[in-house]
Amino acid sequence: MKQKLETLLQHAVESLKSEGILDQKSSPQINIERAKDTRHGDFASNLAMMLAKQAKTNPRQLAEKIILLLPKDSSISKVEIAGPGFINFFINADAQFQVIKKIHVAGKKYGLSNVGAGKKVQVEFVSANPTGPLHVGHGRGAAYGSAVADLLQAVGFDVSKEYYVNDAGRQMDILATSVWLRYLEECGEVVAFPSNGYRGEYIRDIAFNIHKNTENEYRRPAELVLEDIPADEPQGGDKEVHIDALIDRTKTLLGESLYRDLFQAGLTVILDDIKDDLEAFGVTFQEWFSERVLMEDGSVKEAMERLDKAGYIYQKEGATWFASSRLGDEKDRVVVRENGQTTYFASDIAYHMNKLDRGFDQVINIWGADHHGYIPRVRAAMQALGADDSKLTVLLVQFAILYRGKEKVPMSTRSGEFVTLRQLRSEVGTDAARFFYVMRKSEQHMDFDLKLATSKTNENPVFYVQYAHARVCSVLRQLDEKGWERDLNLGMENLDRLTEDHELALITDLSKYPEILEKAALKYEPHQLIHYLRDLATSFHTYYNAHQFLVEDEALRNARLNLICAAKQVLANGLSILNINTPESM
RNA sequence: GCGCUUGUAGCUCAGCUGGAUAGAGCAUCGGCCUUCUAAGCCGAGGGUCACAGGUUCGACUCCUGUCAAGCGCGCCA
Repeated sequence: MKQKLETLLQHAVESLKSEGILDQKSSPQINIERAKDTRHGDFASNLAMMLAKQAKTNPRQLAEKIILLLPKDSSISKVEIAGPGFINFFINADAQFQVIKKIHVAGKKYGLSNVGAGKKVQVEFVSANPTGPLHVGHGRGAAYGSAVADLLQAVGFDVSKEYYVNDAGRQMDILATSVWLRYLEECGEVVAFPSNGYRGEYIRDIAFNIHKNTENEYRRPAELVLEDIPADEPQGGDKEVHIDALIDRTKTLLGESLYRDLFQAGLTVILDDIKDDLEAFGVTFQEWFSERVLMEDGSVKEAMERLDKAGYIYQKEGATWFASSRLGDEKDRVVVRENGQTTYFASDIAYHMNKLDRGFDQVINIWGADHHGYIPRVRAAMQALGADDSKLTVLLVQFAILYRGKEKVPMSTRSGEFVTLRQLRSEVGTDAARFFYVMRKSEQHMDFDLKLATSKTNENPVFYVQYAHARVCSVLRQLDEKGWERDLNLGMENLDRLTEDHELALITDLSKYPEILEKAALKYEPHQLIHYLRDLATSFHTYYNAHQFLVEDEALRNARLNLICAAKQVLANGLSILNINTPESM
């Protein structure tokens, strides 16, 4: 409909040109929008106001002219000038009713489109370090990322979802060391646990299980472990130095092979847990991409060589630097440390190179907002490698600040003090959690009050939308109990019986769905879909309260049934993109 | 200090590429169940859109500045 109006206005503009009112060269942007107020018709355009200056006339006069030049179209019942010069279009009811048939025919596919034209898009999200269970902060990224990916898929992009697994580096060494120290405790060795180690209960569980399966294979005497280790922070030392020494000691005492087994065992348990958790949350990935593989297959080295060839690498103070400041970053960055180890950033350069080499037209990274300072250096690296960095889009998700009532909840993976995504799911339910996370714009700081979210589950808006769906199902059950059959064709033939304001409003809402979906996808704003679904549910609930559907009049009854079934279909389509259940009864 | 993000009703948030009288949920108050699920509906109150300028037919929206909040500015990941 919108497109049709655009074409009509385009014709009018051409006529204006040939009449010499407008310059031949001008090609105005034609804006059509939904009228907010029904008194303003269904669609409105501000074209006359935009062109008034060019045409050297006032907007209302120009609007009159435009309307005269507008080709006739049977689906438009009235065109009006209003306010400062808006052109308001009134769509006739028959044209509006078509959407009900359209929804019936398209079913699950109603609303899908092909604006993405099959372009290959990769969405990388969550990518939490596999050093512990996901917490509620990761939940927001997971819900947002999968919603964005699924929206893009719905409008015709070829989407691949990916999780980047940081299974290399110091954090993982700290994890392996933490597990080993707990393991030693299982064996009965007395070793003070480092303040910088991972203290979560899950570390003990992992250690317990490994111990059970290995007898005392990994056991080493405590004296050997602690010999000449610099003091930890509580004892007046440096916690970083302390933990690094412990890592080295772990590697030495266990030897490479055992250390690697231990490391791998810890990693596997945690990663499997994360996979389970996400799957239960309705989030799946096509690819789990390993950082370690990138390091071991030479990709990181190759990336560094390419940067070097491009002339962006230099040595300083024993380290290797990437001259990112020449490409917009605020300073240069180390890629190989003095001790010979590559940095996380070096892996990331290789990773982004790899992404583009895989042939994606667009690469979307969903990061926590605390990583925003990281964006310029990644872009710099892509440019230095001769890649087109406009293919990279970074979407930032603000961290959710947790409250319990009025008190802030401390969040730290290291201390083990955090609310896990799993806890949240079991407390508020997966549907509510997803809905809640995506309800807000991603850049918006989010106050997540656990007390509120957990104690008032009935007030959660997700139920409101689901309830609308369940109500339609209930009506259909009632129909059955009354011994009536639904007559689809009779209903379609009598759509003109739908004359109530509530019915027309609901129909208008239904016809908006494809536009909303497209906009939400292209702007990466799933919250727009949520808001739409709430509005649609409101239209339905209002209608439900105002009118009876199961009336004696067969023609009217079936027309109404067709309408509410269309509503049910759209609710289901929208919720399924967000991976939220559509219950038949509540 | 520099950079990114944010500032809209008592609270939590929407507000589409600038458009008509700034919206919703929660909370408060008042109504609606002998008819399809009251997890619902109807109504009321509640606003200097942080502040000050600017751009124009028109600004919550764009620009500049100020104030406030969160985050970032490692040879950590």
